[in-house]
Amino acid sequence: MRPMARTTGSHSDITGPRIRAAALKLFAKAGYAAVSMRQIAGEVGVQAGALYLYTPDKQTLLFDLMDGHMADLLAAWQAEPKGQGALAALEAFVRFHIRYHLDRSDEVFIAYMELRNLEPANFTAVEARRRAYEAELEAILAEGQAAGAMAPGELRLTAMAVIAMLTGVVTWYREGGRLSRADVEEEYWRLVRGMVVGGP
Amino acid sequence: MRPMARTTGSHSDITGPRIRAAALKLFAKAGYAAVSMRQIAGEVGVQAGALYLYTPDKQTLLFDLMDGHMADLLAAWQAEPKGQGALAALEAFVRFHIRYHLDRSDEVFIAYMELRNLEPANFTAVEARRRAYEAELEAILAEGQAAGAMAPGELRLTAMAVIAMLTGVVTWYREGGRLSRADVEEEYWRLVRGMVVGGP
DNA sequence: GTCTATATGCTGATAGAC
DNA sequence: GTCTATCAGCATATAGAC
Repeated sequence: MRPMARTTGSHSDITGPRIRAAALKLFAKAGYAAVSMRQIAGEVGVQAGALYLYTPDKQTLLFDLMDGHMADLLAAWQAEPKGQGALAALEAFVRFHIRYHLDRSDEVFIAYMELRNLEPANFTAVEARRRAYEAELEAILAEGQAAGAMAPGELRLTAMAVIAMLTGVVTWYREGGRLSRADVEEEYWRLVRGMVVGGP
Repeated sequence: MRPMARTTGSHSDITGPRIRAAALKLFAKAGYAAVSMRQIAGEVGVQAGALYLYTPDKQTLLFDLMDGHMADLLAAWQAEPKGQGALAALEAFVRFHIRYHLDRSDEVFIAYMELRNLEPANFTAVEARRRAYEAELEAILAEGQAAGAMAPGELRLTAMAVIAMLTGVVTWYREGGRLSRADVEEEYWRLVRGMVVGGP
């Protein structure tokens, strides 16, 4: 059996995650460039020097948060039940995207806002995951078009439009407000269906 | 008559705008917090100290760019011909928004990304202009609903969805690519019409 | 594993020469 | 109007005590 948790001393198994959580929170609120390693350390309750036991530098801390988020997003979508047919898959995508993004608004915010603060190699890696996610939606639209269930028009433009529209929910939705999450999912799905099923 | 422009010496009438242009470019590329006053001065070709003849501080430089952009946007929309009826006004809004945003991608980028770097009073001012712009679209949707020409559902949600979707064009559109600006306007208008005219 | 102390350098902003 | 020189402070990251 493992020994009881010590009340003081070693915390290597929890300090790492706490540092990432603090960095996430602060980066989301003030932006990567505006947050100092001292602030992150202060949030965790350690000294600045101690951070470097868990991350080689500030840039890697940012990259780990962003890349981890995108990897989790892709994995979660791939694990999501899709139903039958392209229209059902599109509905699943819309509801999944909203739900996932509302649950992780800090991660989403960073993943969209801090791209320019990634070093080139890190940017490339994160961007590849983003393109993969966008390609998932594009494939659904292509399938729907081929099956005659949708008329989405220009595929990439439509995919980008849908994702931008859905992601925007994090900028205005407030918990406990006029609309419930279920309302929001429903409304957005109605809008997206109108966009891609539509007419002449 | 005014004297001929001097080739050296006083430049007070052009240095101010050049500083704002340099700040705009650098803020858009690297972010407000990551750009130093020395970099801005270097871009203009003056020393850092000289900047303070044209702006009291860095924060005011950011605020002037953001507030000026929002004011210009509102004024340009109010000067735009709207056609007759809510559907024509909606089409005008879509085409105007895309055109204006593609023409000023740096300003747009800053106006959306640097809100959190504004001091509270400045934030309030910029935010008020943004709400006014969003209210313009919301009013069109309300009018269309009242006239029975649209079924936009939840008004504020739909307005936010449309604006997020349209603004997203600056993140993927590249001049000289597969689609012309006219193509993009046309496609987005088709998507928006499907969203708000739609069915059951 | 965390601390204190420190290196090296850059920051926004100002003072005063020219 | 722009320059050089400078202030006071904070940045990231490291070294070494405990």
